[in-house]
Amino acid sequence: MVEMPATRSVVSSVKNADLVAERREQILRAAIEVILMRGFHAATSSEIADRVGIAQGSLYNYVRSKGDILYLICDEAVSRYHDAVAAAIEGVTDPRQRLVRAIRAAVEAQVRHRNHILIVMREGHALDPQGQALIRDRVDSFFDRMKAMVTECAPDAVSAEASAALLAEIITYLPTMAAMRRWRLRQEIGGQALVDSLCLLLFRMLQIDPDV
Amino acid sequence: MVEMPATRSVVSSVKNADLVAERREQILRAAIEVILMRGFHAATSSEIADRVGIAQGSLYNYVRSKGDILYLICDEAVSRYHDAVAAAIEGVTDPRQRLVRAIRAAVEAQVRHRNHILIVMREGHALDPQGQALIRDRVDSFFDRMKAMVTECAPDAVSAEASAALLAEIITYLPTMAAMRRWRLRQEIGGQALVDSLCLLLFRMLQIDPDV
Amino acid sequence: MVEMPATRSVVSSVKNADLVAERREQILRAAIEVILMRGFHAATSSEIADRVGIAQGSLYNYVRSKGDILYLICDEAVSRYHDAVAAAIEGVTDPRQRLVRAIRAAVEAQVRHRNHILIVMREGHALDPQGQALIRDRVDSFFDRMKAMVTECAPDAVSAEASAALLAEIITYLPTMAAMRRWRLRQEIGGQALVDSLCLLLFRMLQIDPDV
Amino acid sequence: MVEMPATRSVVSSVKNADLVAERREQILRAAIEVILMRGFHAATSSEIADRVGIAQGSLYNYVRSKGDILYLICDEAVSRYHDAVAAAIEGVTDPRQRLVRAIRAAVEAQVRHRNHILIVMREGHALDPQGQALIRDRVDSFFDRMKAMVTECAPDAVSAEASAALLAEIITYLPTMAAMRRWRLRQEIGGQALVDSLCLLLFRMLQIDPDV
DNA sequence: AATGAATGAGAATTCATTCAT
DNA sequence: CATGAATGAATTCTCATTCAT
Repeated sequence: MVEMPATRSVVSSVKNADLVAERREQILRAAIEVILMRGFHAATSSEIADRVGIAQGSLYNYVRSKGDILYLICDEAVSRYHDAVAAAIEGVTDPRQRLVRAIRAAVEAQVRHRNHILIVMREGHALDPQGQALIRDRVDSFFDRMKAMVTECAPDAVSAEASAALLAEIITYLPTMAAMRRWRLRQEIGGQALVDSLCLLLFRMLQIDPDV
Repeated sequence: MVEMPATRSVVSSVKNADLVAERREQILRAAIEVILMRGFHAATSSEIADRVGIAQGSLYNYVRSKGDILYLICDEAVSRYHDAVAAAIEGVTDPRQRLVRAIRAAVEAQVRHRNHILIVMREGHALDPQGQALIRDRVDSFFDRMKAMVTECAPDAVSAEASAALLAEIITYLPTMAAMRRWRLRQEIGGQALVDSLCLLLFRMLQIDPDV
Repeated sequence: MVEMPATRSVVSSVKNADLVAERREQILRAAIEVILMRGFHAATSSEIADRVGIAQGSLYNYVRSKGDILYLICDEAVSRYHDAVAAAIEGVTDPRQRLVRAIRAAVEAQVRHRNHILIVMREGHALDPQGQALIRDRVDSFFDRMKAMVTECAPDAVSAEASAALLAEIITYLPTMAAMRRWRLRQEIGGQALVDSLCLLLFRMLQIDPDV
Repeated sequence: MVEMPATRSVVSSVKNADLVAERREQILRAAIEVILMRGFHAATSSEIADRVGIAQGSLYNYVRSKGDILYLICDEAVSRYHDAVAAAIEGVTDPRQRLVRAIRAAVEAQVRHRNHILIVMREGHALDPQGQALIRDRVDSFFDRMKAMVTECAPDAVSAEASAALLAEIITYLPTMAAMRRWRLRQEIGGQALVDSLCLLLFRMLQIDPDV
């Protein structure tokens, strides 16, 4: 049984759940754009509201504070990432296949959700301490599972110099390149090609042949 | 002939050059600490001045704006990084040896200058557009040289899936892990061991044997 | 013939008079509790509505503004006070007996309606100018009658140092202590005992023997 | 040895102590006027700053929050009241004389510092909990001393109906009339006359002859 | 009649920057 | 050069009130 790290619920004064879901969706999309451009602190609530097409004060019907918006973005990032990997290894029992699929899914998720990832990495420290702890715990739990998978099936790659912990760290860190170096990479290499290359290189590092 | 990217000079109202150098040194050290703790926007000029032990207004005798401080930090980061690598390959003519040494120096520099790197990566977007362009150009120039070295001596690793550009990107990106994951890594693996492991894995990825 | 000070009618959009009366009753009870806890400005319309068990917007079907609620509370306070005293002296013709009964009734009313009195005293200044004038006029009219009663039957107490006006003022002011010092007094002395003591002391001050 | 209740120190970012004292003096005067007119919540920091003749933001160089201003006013009220009474009984050993002087001083202080008293009574509940407790404690300590003086020298007035506690309560409460009914009283009776009358009536209530 | 989402006018507070001393 | 008080623009968040459903 896997212990699931906690999540914080963000309350809203609006009662209609569907409306809350829809508006939050809009708010998150708008906020992501603005935060990417300006950073969290410089992103003003009124610019976000303008983009959504609602009054500035109306934001606060859906969220209690600007910090809640950042938390929701980080939460969504972690959830999407986690879900993608969980789906990829669902039902796969062979350890090697599990690792291969997990890595591929992790890379794909990070490339696809570049925007979310970038915000988590750049602005995560702007979360309140509780939010930071919640997100960190979920990331840690993901990392632990990756480490277990590495230990189980890439024994050749693991050594004093390259512990399973470090390998797992690299597997989860390297693909963030897609987010952090987005402008540079876009010129060099497209989405799917980037995924393939990163996977290839990670497998090389792990001394795994993905096709066997 | 290598075209050197431009640098912006930060003016100060104080004339005495030695004093300016000394005070800026103090200001940068203080600012780095504060920015690491709080992020650039939340770092206040008065907290920085307090740490230096001067009056808040006195900062502005050495720097024109808070943004200048960030620029100076980023500039220092890039310079140190660049200088370390330049020194490492100085006089080495064998292509393979040049690459091996460049990589090792790059990794070492990123591990040693974690703090600077973290600030460049997290807060770089808070630079004014001109500052951003200047820093980006210097990073690009470094990257181009790394790419040239890869092309020259790791032909086996280069292919459609792993272009020299991507490999160079990875060489320069992976070690930023030391900065971005500092708290996690500190528990797992220490400074020199981290350098060794990262080099080892990069060489594996490049299919280079560093010792030959 | 006594000139009765005017009262302001508070309009409501709801037509059904019984419903208006019932809801206003509920709204006033709820508002009194909230205003006592937080003060008028900090009392929010939504907290009041919550307590009543209706929607925030529904308040405005029964009242035109938050200020109306305060006015209604002050109005109720003055009415209850006035009615209690009027009932007590109804049909009593002996001047001394009228004064004794009026004082006792006034003290009792202020002790019983502590909550209303506290709100009038603390928050009365938050009424709009017209509301303030209306309430003040009604209090003045009550005061004038008390002054007349004092003049008529406590001539010994009246002198240059203690005019009838001042005595009437004290008679109406001293019992507000029950409201303003409620937390302190509650520990020292209970409801009826407080009434008795205050009356006793007021009679002493007026040099009246209530039992003759 | 009398245990003195604690006081909270309000910090300011300005270092020059004389300037802080001068500006705070101005700020308190301005704030008292505005709060008397509008109540604490409706009194805006910019109206206060305007009256002082400084920028709104400059207020915050002398005070950390609007609440601090209210605290300083209440603190000043209590201090002045306390000091006036302490000075009046300083060196007086005869119990009756002490009580007589204490009462006269208390009445005078409340009449003189009407404005402060009004604010304490009306807006005291807007203090933060800690501030409220501090002020309350100081008032309580004053009250306790008054009660002790009553017990010691007005045994005739003390009985089941009129405990020393209640008498002390009245002695401290009745003169607040000068603040709460200021507009009414101003028409009827002037400053010194009001003091004399209130004292006279309090002595009557205590069945003390002040001149013996 | 009831609802409750939307509004938008404030209000407090923060802080980079200036400049007189 | 150093200081630090003054500034004022900017920003988040609140809440009474409205009005379409």
